[in-house]
Formats: sequence, structure tokens, C-alpha cells
Amino acid sequence: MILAGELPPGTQLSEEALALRCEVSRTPVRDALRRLESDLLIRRSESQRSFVADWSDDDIEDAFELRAMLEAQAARRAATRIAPAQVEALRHHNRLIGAAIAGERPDIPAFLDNNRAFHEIILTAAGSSRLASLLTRLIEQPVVWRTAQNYDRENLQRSHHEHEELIAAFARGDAAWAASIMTGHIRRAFHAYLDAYTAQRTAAE
Amino acid sequence: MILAGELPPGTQLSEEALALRCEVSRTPVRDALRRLESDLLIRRSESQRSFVADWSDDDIEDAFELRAMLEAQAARRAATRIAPAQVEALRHHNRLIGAAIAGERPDIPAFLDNNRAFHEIILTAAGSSRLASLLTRLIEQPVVWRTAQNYDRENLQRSHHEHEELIAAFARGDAAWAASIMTGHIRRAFHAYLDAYTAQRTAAE
DNA sequence: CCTGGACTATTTGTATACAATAAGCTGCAC
DNA sequence: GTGCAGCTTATTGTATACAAATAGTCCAGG
Repeated sequence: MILAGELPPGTQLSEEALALRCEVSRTPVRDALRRLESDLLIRRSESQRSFVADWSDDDIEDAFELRAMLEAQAARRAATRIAPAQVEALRHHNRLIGAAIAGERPDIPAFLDNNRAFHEIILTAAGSSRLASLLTRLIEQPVVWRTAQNYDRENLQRSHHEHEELIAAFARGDAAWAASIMTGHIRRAFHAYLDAYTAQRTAAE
Repeated sequence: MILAGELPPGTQLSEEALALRCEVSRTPVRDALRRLESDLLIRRSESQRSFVADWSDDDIEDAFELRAMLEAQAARRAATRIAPAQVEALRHHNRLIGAAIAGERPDIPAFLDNNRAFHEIILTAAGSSRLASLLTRLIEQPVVWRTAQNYDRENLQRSHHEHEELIAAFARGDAAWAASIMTGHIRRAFHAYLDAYTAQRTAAE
């Protein structure tokens, strides 16, 4: 609901209200709130009340910067550990991405799905549960989720192409190459987001 | 209890048993277990049962590698944001560290305390709640916690000296310098830990 | 002796009740 | 009108009861 924008930043989230809304008791709601808090989607006041977190421009830049660092590290590790079958799986998902963006109107949900699967394979191949745990926390954030919504055709195709390059780096086992492509991949996503976001905000004024 | 080694790796942690042991109900125990799980101190089976995580050599290297990346990033950000008062606070804590390791027998608890405070100031100065959230997760881990226990006098003094260099880098606002010192600082800690750990393990055989 | 299946026991998930605490509000004094 | 005291209400923390799922055990059969 937060990601979908149903709950604007600053909204107070009372356990009881959410429990009613979701038709469960407070106990599982509590668990979920704690998790969302550790994902920084929720901020808690000093008196432990929960509110939907708001994101400043700095927060957004920060999230992308960290994600770029960690995804690059994942790519670096994956390059020397990835199995041939996994490389094949990457090719498969990137073919589906290619198909999703080929038509007149790109199929954004399909793009998102395969993009997520693509990055997940790399994270798995990196073989670091710690890294996976840290990254999972970053990619489930509103900024990242909304990015692709704003991608234009050119950005979608560049993304697809960068994936191809990543596959090539993995096929050669070149860790430095993979890491640098990944850094650029995420940073470009950041700027695409910024462009779309500031354009949107300027239009609103 | 996990950090103190009272609960060896692999031990099953039942909510009820812990509740009895801590003289509280299962509810707060559940909360704590979820948190420890997200810190990777606890591993959960497919059937959601909790066990004390065990740490392979790869896990240890991995944790230090990530910590080096993130602490370096914190130092990089802090270098251009830190306030003079914070630099003074760093000097203060490092003086205390110097005092703690000066005597015949170094005062390890005092070292740990001031070392933690030192790194915390840097993390605060970095001004990134996301980075703080990720790092906190890494530094509350057994490996890191035990490292200083095994430090010999030489390592303690090197650590003290590296802190001095960090302060110099901060005073100049040199982000690249600060980041590279921090990387080295953490990596040296890693090797110090490795030396102590393997020596200990060899002795046990 | 090993295997499979049913039964029992353990353990976690969820619901709910009550306690503690903090926020908001009303009315009074200045 | 402003500020504060006290009360009311909202909200979270904790305890406990029950349901569901899983693991361990024991016995029968091959």
C-alpha cells in the first residue's frame, strides 16, 4: 500500500487500524511493521508510533548510491562464481525483457518481473547471504520500485543492452568488468528517475 | 548470549524456552528473534524454527569485506559533512583509546567502548540513515565483536594510529583519503582476526 | 535390519485481553 | 489570549490461550 502510494508519507499507521483493514489481528501486523521499519519504509516516533516515511531528494540519491555499491559488489562476486546454467537463465530473462519492450507499448510489468529475476540470479550467484540481506532491504524501496514506471523507451533499451554486457562479463568471468557495468547500470537508472521525477514535479508547479 | 558464546552455533532456540529463561512472555522473545534473524545471528529453518547461526570462514571474510565497503563509504560522506565539534569528539575518544592501551595490560572494554563511539560519530556525520541501518546490522556480529579480544598490543596501537590519520583526513575534508584509510583500517582488523583465529584453531588441534 | 506410517509431542502462528504509556483536549487560572 | 493541570482517549507493550504445522517416536511389516 505504501509502494502503491495509497498511504501518503507522514500517515500514521496504527496497528489496530491496519489489523481491521487487513482483517487479521494486531500480532502479524506488528511483525510486518517491524520489518517495514527495518526497510526504512516506516519511521517510528520516539513514542514508538509508526508513520509512513517520507523521502527527501538526498534520501533518494543515497539509496541509489548504496544500491550501486552493493549491486556492483554482487556482480563482482558473481562473475567468478556464476554457473553456466545461471548465465543461461540470465540470457533467458533478458530475452523476455527484450520482448516486453519491443512492442508499440512496452509491457512494464513483464519488464519489472524479468528485471527483478535477472538481478536476483546475480545476487544468488554472488553467494553471500549478508550481501543479499542488505540489498533486499534497499531494492524494496519506493524509489526503486517507481523507477521503471518512468522509463522511456530509450532507457528501457539501454537497460536491456547493459544486461547483455553483464552477461558477456559473466561469461568471461571478468569481475572488474561486471562490477563497472553494474555501477553504471544503477547510476543510469538513478538519473532516469531524477529526470522523470523533476519533470513531473516541475509540471505540478 | 550468542555473542558471549553461551549458545553454540546450531543450538535450537525455542521461543518458549527463551521466554522462561528471560522471564518474559513469548511475544517480546519473538520480536527479538526476528531482529536477530535480520542481523543474521539467527538462521531459520524452512519450518520457521530458529537456530544459532554458524559462521564459515567465507562468512567471516564476507562480513569484513562488506563492512570495509560500507565504513569506507561512511568515511567518504563524513569527510565533507563532519562538524568541527564532531572532529573534536573523535580526538577525545581516540585520546581515551590511547590511554586504554598505554598501560601494562590494555583495558580492552574501554578500548571497545571508545572505538565504538569513534565509529558511531563518523556514521552520524555521514548523515545517511540507510547507510547507518545497513552498517548497524554488520557491526553487531560475533566476528566483529570478538576481534578486539584477540588484538595484540601492536594491533591496538596501529588501530589508534589509523584513527589519528582519519581525524587528519576529516580535518582536511579529504573524502578519498578518509575512505582509503578506513578501508585499510577494517581490512587490517580482518587480518588480525584471521591470525588470532587460525592460531587459536591450530592450537586446539 | 531397514522402511513406512500413524501417533504424540514440540514449536510456531494468530487472536485476544489487559496493562502501561503517551497524545490530545478541555477547562481554569493568570 | 496563553499556558498549564488534569482527564480522556488512542496506541503500543506484554501475557496468555488456542490453532496449525512440523518433527520426533514407536511399532508393524517386509
